[in-house]
Amino acid sequence: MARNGTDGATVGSDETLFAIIEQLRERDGAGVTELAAGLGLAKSSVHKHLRTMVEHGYAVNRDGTYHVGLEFFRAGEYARDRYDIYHAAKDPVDDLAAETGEMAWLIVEENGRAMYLYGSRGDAGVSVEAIVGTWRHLHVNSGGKAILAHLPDDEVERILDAHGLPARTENTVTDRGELRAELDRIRERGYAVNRSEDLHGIHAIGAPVRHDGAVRGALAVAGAARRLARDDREADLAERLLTATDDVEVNLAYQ
Amino acid sequence: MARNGTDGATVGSDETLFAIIEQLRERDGAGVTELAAGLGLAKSSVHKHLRTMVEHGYAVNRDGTYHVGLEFFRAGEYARDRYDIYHAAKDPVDDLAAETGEMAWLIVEENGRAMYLYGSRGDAGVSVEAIVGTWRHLHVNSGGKAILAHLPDDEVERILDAHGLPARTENTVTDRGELRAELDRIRERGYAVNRSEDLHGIHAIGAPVRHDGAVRGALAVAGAARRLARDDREADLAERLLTATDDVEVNLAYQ
DNA sequence: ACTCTTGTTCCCCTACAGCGAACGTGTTTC
DNA sequence: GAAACACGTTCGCTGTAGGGGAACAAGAGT
Repeated sequence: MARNGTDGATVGSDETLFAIIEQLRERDGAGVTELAAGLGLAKSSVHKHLRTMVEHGYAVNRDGTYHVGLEFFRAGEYARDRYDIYHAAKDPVDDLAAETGEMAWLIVEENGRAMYLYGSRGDAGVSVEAIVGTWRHLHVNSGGKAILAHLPDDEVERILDAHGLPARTENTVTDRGELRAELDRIRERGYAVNRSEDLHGIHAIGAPVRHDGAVRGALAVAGAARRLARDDREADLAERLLTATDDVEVNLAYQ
Repeated sequence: MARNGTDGATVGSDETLFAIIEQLRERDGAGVTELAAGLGLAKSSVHKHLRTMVEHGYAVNRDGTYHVGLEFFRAGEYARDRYDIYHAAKDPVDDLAAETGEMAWLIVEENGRAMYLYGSRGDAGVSVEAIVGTWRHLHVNSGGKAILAHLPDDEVERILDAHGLPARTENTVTDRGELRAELDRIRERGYAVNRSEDLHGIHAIGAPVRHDGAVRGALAVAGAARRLARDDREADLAERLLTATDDVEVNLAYQ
């Protein structure tokens, strides 16, 4: 039915569903014909999926175009709230952003990828909203590297096997040996550094949040390379960052 | 395959998928066996769905138990951000909560139901997070009634046909004629009132946000019945509420 | 060492997901 | 203003893959 060849054992209809969602997002809403053409499916098949989704709130038909529905928002809020580190880190991240005047982030790992769970920015601005809720490879940002550095070795290997080390900029670490060496340095130093490895002109430092001997996520401070590159600035930010992660760990300990 | 009898034309596998998500949420994470038993499906079927979901980030396997995945958070953030009223109303809602010291809400309608898109609370507190991202019937809260009052008559009828007028408390309006009369009053008065119709001891007032001649959502102020019941308080809150909706409408007009 | 319970894999079978065509409705075009 | 078009929706048919059951592996508890 679906075009999956040797996936192991997955449900093709589910994959079609996910593909429709993806298309709805990419096209910012679309009609049945457009979706069917884009996915190489029959109009009737797409229609049946959409009807099912609408019935459950996962899609809406607004003025003749289908859109991603707010049931996803409901499920998404639940998925985020499930992380107690989110509740423990919210205030510390806000404080960190206010103190430093830079952007501050909470990052967690799931299925070997990094997700920005929460963000705050000293001088307001909407740019935070564009990042929260997006995936990254763990190796391209400071928070992700901080997490990797404190994950069991075999899990790190599994993650690298599954997702590889694709480059985002010319500074991205793309070599396993190099990455492993850097993870050692991160463990010694206590925090990770990102020098334009994800986005040009953006530097960041990130530190892990640990609880019960396992990494639960990471906090990061990010800002313009020009400002963060100075050594004394890095030391100051690192100091404040580690204080913030301490706060989160305390919050986690006391629920 | 799925047990849907006379649904019209929906995809059974999709419904199974949604049912699994629902179960994962209700049980706060679960194993294959538990899910299969709860849904009356074979373990192998549930497993196949879960594998597909994990592959796409819609589920995670943490320590042997499956959970709702953060891909839902990604899609949910997108679904929320799609509403420009969200961006237009965020600050006004915060201001409204700060000014009044009560809880302030942004509510939108989708598929005939009300969704709390954003909330703010004067004196902090996490209670807001439990409400944001949840559905309500339109007739049980002030924001929903304000929306209903400004929807075309035929659409109101369709919504009532589809969702009915179930009671949440003994104060809920459950009669169509009564509701229609109240919608008239709301249009005259400019705002809607909720007197413990959704939750005992909680009163609220809500006003519509309109743009291009159509309702785009509603703001509401809610608080303890004891405080809000006084007539002078209602007048004061209504004044501030309507100022806030004006602000949102201005923000919408200027993008 | 034994049992019990779990997640996972394998394979068969038939229900249904996907298709194509037909239908209805609204919009554009000349 | 009617004809051509494009769209969403509905309707049966058909072959494939979704679901079931059993077997397997891997821990956990006794």
